[in-house]
Amino acid sequence: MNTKQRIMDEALTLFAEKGYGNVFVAQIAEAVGIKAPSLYKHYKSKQDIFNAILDEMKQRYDAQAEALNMNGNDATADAQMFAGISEDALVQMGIGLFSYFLHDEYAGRFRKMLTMEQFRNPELSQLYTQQYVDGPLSYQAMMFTILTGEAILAGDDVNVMAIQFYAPIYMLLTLCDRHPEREVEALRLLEQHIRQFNRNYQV
Amino acid sequence: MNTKQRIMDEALTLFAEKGYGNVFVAQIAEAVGIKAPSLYKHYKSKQDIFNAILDEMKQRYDAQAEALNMNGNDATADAQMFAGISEDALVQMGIGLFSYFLHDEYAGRFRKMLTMEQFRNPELSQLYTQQYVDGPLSYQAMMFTILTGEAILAGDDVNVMAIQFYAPIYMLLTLCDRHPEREVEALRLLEQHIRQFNRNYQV
DNA sequence: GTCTATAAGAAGATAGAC
DNA sequence: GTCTATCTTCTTATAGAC
Repeated sequence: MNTKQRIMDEALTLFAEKGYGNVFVAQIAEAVGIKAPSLYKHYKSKQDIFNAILDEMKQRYDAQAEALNMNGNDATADAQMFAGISEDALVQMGIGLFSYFLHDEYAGRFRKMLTMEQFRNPELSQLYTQQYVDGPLSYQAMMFTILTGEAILAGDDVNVMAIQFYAPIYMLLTLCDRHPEREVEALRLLEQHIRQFNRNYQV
Repeated sequence: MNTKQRIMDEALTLFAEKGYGNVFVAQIAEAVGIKAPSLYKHYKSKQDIFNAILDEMKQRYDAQAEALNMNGNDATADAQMFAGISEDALVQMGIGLFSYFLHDEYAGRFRKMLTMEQFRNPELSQLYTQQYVDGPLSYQAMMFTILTGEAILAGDDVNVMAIQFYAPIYMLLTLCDRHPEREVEALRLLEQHIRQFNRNYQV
């Protein structure tokens, strides 16, 4: 495997565990199996490694956003996807979102890193908010626009529906980032939440 | 003012801005108006300052938890407090919780610091979860136990009600920690959420 | 309790051989 | 591309005068 890629990968793992400032280039090098000075043949500084991780994550996010129409540009394009959705399908979609966020190897490490670094500069704040708040909310709002439009659910304000649907997912996700052992409990509560949500907005 | 106290205060401000590892004792000293070595007459190490902040915050939390019966021990003690609650009062309580969390000087700085340090060790994870997830959830569950018991609201599962009520507050709070300029928007959405929540659980 | 001077060590980064 | 050796700077902490 490409050494440049492996450096990024091991660095992300370490940054996610300890935070950027508490990781030393020697540790990254050791994880890769080389000595610290060798890193500088691939990246010009420690910050450069961090930036590379950021760039890759932005690329992945954009690719995913495009695939899911999370930009809201082409909101009704996949109306069919939600058109005939049942309570069970809604549960599956919420749990799927949660599980993807929680278990995707790269995404999970990146989220923890960003959680720790989010206050360091405005770009990181923006990125966090886009990926874990505004992005999901606008996607959910789009979904509820379709579901209420098709009279599958009944609600006046799709933005309120979106936050009521998504905020518990978000909170349980960040809970499990701290306490992976509470995943079962979180999943149970999440399912109950979504079933209740569905009842709350029944037509 | 007590120098020992001022060191703790300035250190918390800096830790909340940059994270523990990115703050140097010389910066803390400068903020206090003394030289770095003088700090060591008050605290034996940088970590010792951090621990003192933690201890103070735990004390404050315990005092507040006792005042609000957030332990769930004496759940029905202040039933009267919620007994005749109206929609507007529920809005006030949600917004009050949000605003208190957001604007309390000490609490706000402490939350940001804990957000950055939460993965560093299990004690900090526990503390974060207790203060911002389990504590508020158990308090809200107690409240909804009373409100459903008195038939002011209708719901089968107080834990689901608690997470549906509180998770949006939590998410908007962490959003405003990153983007204080979005407070107005957050407050508007929060109010709409609570009014909708009230309708969802109307008797 | 605060200062100056300084020890002791850690950490990022470079030089140059292989 | 990787290594050893090393530079430079930063950072925590101590010593000891005032």
